[in-house]
Amino acid sequence: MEKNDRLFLLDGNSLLHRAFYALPKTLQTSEGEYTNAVFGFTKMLLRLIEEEDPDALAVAFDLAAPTFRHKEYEEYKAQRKKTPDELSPQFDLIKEVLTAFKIPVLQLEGYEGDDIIGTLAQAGAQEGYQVTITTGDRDALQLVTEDIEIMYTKRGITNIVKYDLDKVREDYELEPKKLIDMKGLMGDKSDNIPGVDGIGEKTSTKLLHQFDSLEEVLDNIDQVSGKKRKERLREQGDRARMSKKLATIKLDVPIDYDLEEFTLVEPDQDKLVEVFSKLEFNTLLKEFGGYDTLSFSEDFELITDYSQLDKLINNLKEEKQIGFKFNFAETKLYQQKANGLTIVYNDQEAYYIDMKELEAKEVVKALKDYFEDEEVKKLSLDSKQNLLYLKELGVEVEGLDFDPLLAGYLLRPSNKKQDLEDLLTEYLKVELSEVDDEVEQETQLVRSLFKLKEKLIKDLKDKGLLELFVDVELPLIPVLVELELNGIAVDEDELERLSSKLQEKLDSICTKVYELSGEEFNLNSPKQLGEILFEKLGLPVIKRTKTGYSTSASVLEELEGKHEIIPLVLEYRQYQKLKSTYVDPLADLINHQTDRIHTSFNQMVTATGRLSSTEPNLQNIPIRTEEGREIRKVFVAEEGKKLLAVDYSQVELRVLAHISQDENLIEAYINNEDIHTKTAAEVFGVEAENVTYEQRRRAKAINFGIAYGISPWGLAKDIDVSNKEAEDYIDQYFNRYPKVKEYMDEKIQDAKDQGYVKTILNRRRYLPEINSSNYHRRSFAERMAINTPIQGSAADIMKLAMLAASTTLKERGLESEILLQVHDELVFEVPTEELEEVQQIMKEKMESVIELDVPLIVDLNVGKNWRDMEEVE
DNA sequence: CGATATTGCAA
DNA sequence: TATTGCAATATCG
Repeated sequence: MEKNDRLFLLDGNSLLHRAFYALPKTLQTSEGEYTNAVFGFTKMLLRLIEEEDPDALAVAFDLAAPTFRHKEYEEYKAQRKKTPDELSPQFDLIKEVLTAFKIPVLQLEGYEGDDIIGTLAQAGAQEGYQVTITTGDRDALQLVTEDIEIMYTKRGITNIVKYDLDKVREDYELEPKKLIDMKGLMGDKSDNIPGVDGIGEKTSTKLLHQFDSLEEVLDNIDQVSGKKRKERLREQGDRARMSKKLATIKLDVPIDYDLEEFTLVEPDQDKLVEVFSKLEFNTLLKEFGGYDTLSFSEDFELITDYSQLDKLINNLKEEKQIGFKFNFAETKLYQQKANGLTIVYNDQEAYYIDMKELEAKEVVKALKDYFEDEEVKKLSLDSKQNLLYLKELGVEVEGLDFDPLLAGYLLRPSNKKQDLEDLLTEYLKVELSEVDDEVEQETQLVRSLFKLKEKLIKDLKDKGLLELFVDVELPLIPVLVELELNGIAVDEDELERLSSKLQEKLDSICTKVYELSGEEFNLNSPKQLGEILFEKLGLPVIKRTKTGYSTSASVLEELEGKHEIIPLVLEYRQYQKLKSTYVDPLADLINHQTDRIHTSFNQMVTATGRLSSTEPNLQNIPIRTEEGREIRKVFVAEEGKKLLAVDYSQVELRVLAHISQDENLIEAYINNEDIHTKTAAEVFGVEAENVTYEQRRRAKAINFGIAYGISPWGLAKDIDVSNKEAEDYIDQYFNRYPKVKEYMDEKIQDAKDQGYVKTILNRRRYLPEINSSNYHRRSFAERMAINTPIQGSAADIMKLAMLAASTTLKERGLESEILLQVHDELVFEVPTEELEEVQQIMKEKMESVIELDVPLIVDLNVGKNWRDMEEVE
């Protein structure tokens, strides 16, 4: 050891607790094992090593066994809550991490970590180390000397304060040693150390200025001021002595360690990788070189002329499996451009076709037959984008066989983003080498597809997801490509008319609002509006948000009648929403190559298996209010065609009837009853023919709520009744539909037992928070467990419908096209002469994509635009 | 400029 | 303190 080497001693228990409370419990492995404390501790340890550069380091832990303090005083730490269940197992985990770092773990039966640290700190200081103790426990401050300092984690794990001798003197106005006497006098609530009644921080500090120690105080009680205080010190002197003893950190623990062994050394690489993989600390794994680099050949053949291309195509003839990927320069539809095309065959043989040199049209034409050959299995990355490009150039890919991102989505649908890097690290424990050359990078990506296919297909198979992947999700990609390229025609003039009409209304409302409020302000700012309403106009505050007053529609509605400004604000909000979210952005998204709007359907976003739609989102175009509904007028069918909307009637409730097997619900659907009226009759105990409008409305809300994992509170808010009434309705509902209740309990149990719930097509959703000790998180997971099989199965059914619809239109050689999917509805554009046939065929096909124990029914609506639709049949 | 909060639209 | 999404706007660091 060199002189002044730095020795760090960490209080494992204290720091792990700190990390546990500082980091969200969402940090878990995919199995649901909690890792937040371990992660936080590890990060802190690494930062400590990085920033403080210790020469030696060790971590001390408490053991579960009682210490001498418990023997001394039964009540010691008796009020302490038991370590949370989510934390306990993390003690063993952090010890594994430390072992991998080759950092000594110190623990000794009968002693606390503090005592071990105290003993070793003193020993270290004597041997000439500069000692730093890291802990979240202020007790350690008594150990501070010239050579021993404390790093105290004030809050969380990042806020650290260093206490050296000066700092302690400054903060406590006492020598560190005297902090023990202080504890003896004032006690310590957190450790259940009693001290002397009526003496707190102020008095004990004062006394210890007057006397050198607790003992001196007790020996000279006469000189203490205050009658009551003297009395208590006399009565409770022994208690004080005991308290001091409890608070004293031991400096003579019989622990046998050679400080030389604490010297920081290189970690055990293999063990570190092993433990980080187990804990799924992917960022740390990367940092510690835990991943092998995927070593592919750097070789590839660059194709820059047509003779080389011909040669490649000739070689490909024999190949039944290829990986391909375009290198895109522009992905706007009907203007797509690619810089190149990578093709890999025979597992690793790579070609890059330079499409800056070669004409894209020519390249694609030359490869058309190959891409359209169903016998040739294609692997691609971001297949939808690649297929969009090819289809734009007239090539309809057949034989699409694998996309790692899509497979990854089915394996972990709740992941925030689906990307290749995660898949490589998570499933293959490798990463791609960093390559400067763009082209080489592309070839590496495509090469990796083969490795991923092998592993991911196996995982899909193990989890019963392969059929969903092969029969539904993968074939859906070309269907989504159709929808996106089709787009929907837009009446641009109508859009402009709407925009100026809305602007006029906004201007006039705005003027009136300013008049009423006596000043101009930004009506779009909830903050400014809140100040006007609740401060200037003095309206009652209904609800607050994190940052101020809530001005949401529900709040404003309650204020209606209190001030004439309110209805104006509500009206302003409505028009502002329509204009800024729908009308104006839609105009910008018209593709002038096609004069249509082409949304993008994302297949890998939702946790339940639904699609989502962006740029623009065509799945949330207004319909409920007349003003909002106007927007739908701009979505039109071309000349000579009609829009046909086919929607599944109450598909989610039918799914619920099927999976819950509730006889009452099934029977209602089999008998084609009005389900909301039926529910009203059941819940309110009246005959179906006597159900009032209001009762039916409420029953409808109950039926919706059920599918979401209803709470009395939520229902009460929705239909404006008391919590008690809402609770009664729900009870009565479960009474009449008992299997629905059973279904809910079962799904929650499934999630607890298996960690996930499933849909009709076996789609999974993992719900690790189902076991959370946090009520909110747990309840949320429970509602997901209830809702996901319902919403997800409905999504499954719709995906089957899309496949069936697409296939049927092709088989029949019809010109009709699918334009949109809105969760339970498909919108088609149909030449008038095909209308009859398409209506009839879609009804038949969509109602029979799957056989449930209740009938599936679709309703058909036809119109010239998406607003003025009329029901047919 | 990016992240976050609030608000509100759909199924 | 009801499920799943996307997006506009304001505001803050």
